[in-house]
Amino acid sequence: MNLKELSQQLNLSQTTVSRALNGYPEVNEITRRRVTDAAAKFNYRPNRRALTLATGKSMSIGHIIPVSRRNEIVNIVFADFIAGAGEVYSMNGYNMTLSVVPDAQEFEAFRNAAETGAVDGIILQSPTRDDPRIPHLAALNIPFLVHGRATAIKQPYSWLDVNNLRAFEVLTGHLLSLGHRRIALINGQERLDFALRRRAGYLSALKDAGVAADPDLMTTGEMSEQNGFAAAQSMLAGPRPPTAFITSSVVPALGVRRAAAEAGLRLGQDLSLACFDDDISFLPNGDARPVFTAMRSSVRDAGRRCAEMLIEQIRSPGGPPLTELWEASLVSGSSTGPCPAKD
Amino acid sequence: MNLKELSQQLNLSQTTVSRALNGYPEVNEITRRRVTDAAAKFNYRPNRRALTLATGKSMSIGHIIPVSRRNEIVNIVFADFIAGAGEVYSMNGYNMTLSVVPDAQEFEAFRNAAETGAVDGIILQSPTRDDPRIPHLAALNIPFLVHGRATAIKQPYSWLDVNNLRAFEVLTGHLLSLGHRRIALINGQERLDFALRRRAGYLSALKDAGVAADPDLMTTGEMSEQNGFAAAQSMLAGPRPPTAFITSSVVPALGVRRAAAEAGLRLGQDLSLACFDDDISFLPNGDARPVFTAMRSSVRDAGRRCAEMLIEQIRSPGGPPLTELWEASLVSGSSTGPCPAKD
DNA sequence: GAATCACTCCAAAGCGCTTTGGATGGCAAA
DNA sequence: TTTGCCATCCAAAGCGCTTTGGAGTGATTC
Repeated sequence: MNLKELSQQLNLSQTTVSRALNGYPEVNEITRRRVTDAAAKFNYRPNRRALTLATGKSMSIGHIIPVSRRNEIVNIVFADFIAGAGEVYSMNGYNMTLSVVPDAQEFEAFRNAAETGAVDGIILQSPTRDDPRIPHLAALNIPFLVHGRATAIKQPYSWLDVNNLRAFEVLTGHLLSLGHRRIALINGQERLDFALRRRAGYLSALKDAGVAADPDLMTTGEMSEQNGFAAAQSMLAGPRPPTAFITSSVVPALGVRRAAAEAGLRLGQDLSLACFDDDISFLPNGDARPVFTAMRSSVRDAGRRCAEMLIEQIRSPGGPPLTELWEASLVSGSSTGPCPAKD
Repeated sequence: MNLKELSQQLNLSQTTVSRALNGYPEVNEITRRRVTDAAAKFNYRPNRRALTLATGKSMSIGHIIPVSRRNEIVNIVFADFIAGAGEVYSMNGYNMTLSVVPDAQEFEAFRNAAETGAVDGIILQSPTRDDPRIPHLAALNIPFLVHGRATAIKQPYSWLDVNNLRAFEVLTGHLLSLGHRRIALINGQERLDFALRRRAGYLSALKDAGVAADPDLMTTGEMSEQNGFAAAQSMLAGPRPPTAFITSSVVPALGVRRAAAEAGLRLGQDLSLACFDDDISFLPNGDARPVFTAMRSSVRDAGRRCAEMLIEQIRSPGGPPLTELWEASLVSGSSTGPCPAKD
């Protein structure tokens, strides 16, 4: 049943029916009642394709996830971020349009999404330091919001980010205050901006404490369990093993825990382990009694807020860029403890 | 730049330009060349909203993920499934429309997606035993495909599933052949069909071996690390602890591993652990040297195939339901070993 | 020379909605 | 009685594309 048929049933014009349904004032309340009743009875729903054509708005937000041959790993936080953002979209009448494209075609995907009018706004994730996608999106003249930041990009744009530098400063400082001096960093891929900021925070804390950074204790790569395991195992087998580890996520922390177990080291006693905790739903770190000492910031909440901010921008275009910096909070678990006495 | 403007630039009708661009034969090759060149030059892309209205197809597939207050956990396999399916969609010109809705509104969301013409097909995940969403979708008269099956639903529908019963029969049989008799099952939520089939497979293997099932060794719940840990910890502390565990995913297996470590048990020696492995990208179990003995089946491949099957159905409507049953394969890791001698 | 045909192209009618710019009628104000 | 003004409704023009049903032009056939 479409608008035309419905209006014929009611002996009214399409105009009046449309207005009645959309709450315009210039329609008699009795008529409106008749219309809404009939709409319910005939189970009428406006055709979305026609609606978006007529209004010029697609009422959907684009998320583009690049997939490459070498980088087959789906971002760990992806699912929870999507769940958070999607929730807000639904509440506001928006859909989420997700495109999975080979990373070589990512630019083209952005162009397409923007210029075919398929989406009203775009969320960009995991920016690199000087992410070329940001100026590209800006040039496309479509509202967009970056989850994270790109340090080297000076032009203003909207973003929401966690204070990663500060978070890793705090975490490193925490371990330093427990007496640790050989603290390893198992970082995410350092082509990504957040990983760079995290390293900067780590280095800054070491420097403040007068501890020289050891390149052998710093590694970077995908945030997988196996990477965490491999990195920890090789460092622990080295000549001067670390007494503490910091990882970029709970997932590689699990790998470090495995390496510790295999080496016969007890966490929180023989070895300390701390991480960043995105509060991923299926890997909860525990509230009352956290497993890992961590800097926590919910990526799901971030998804929600990103969606809100982007919708705000779409609704009132021409406004200034919106930015928000979140502080992560330290949760202390049983995986850290004082540095054991010299062997 | 839209079609009208482009055709004016070329001194051609919209018809001819449209046909030239869409590869229809009734246009001179020289003209076609002129058109495609101009389209490239002016960077013309057909407006997607107009295109979908005119063709009557939305060129997008709906995925609906229900979110409830009590069930806050995003499905572990969600991200990889989406990545697989999305890849195939892009290759075929489809978009993925993702709606995150409170589970109470899920039916309404399906109705809406179908009756507003927002999507051309729908993917349904995690069906329960007699999932009411299946007849509901069938009644909506829109192509849909179920990832998984609903045992109690007899009407034909399209699905792709892993042979979960067989997989858990094999896995349980494997542990039995290693001499284990007290084998614990840490299952997923048994309102979901796949979990029921898995338990059936587990029970069937025990029965074949003449081993009585012990209710104290069977648990069910969310597939989180903490659930795995808690279940294993409590069973290990019981009067007659299991010598082997089977979990529904790698994630709870990580929890069991933690419980084992805390109890001072070495995996593969003091305790055996096997699981189902969805081959999740950030939790790789290892190819050459798997960590966990497991029944493996890639959920990403499943996503790809589900997308292909659904697109096939959309393209040739009226065909018979498509079904596909996959067998998981046993990979043997270092987490299992012969049952230790009686204590 | 007329008829046929293949090849190119086009005007116009949708697709199903929103929105513009009136039209109509009744009633209060002048 | 006339004017003006609400309150209510409607016809028709978009939105930007695809597709239908020709129409025109040469070349070919008889």
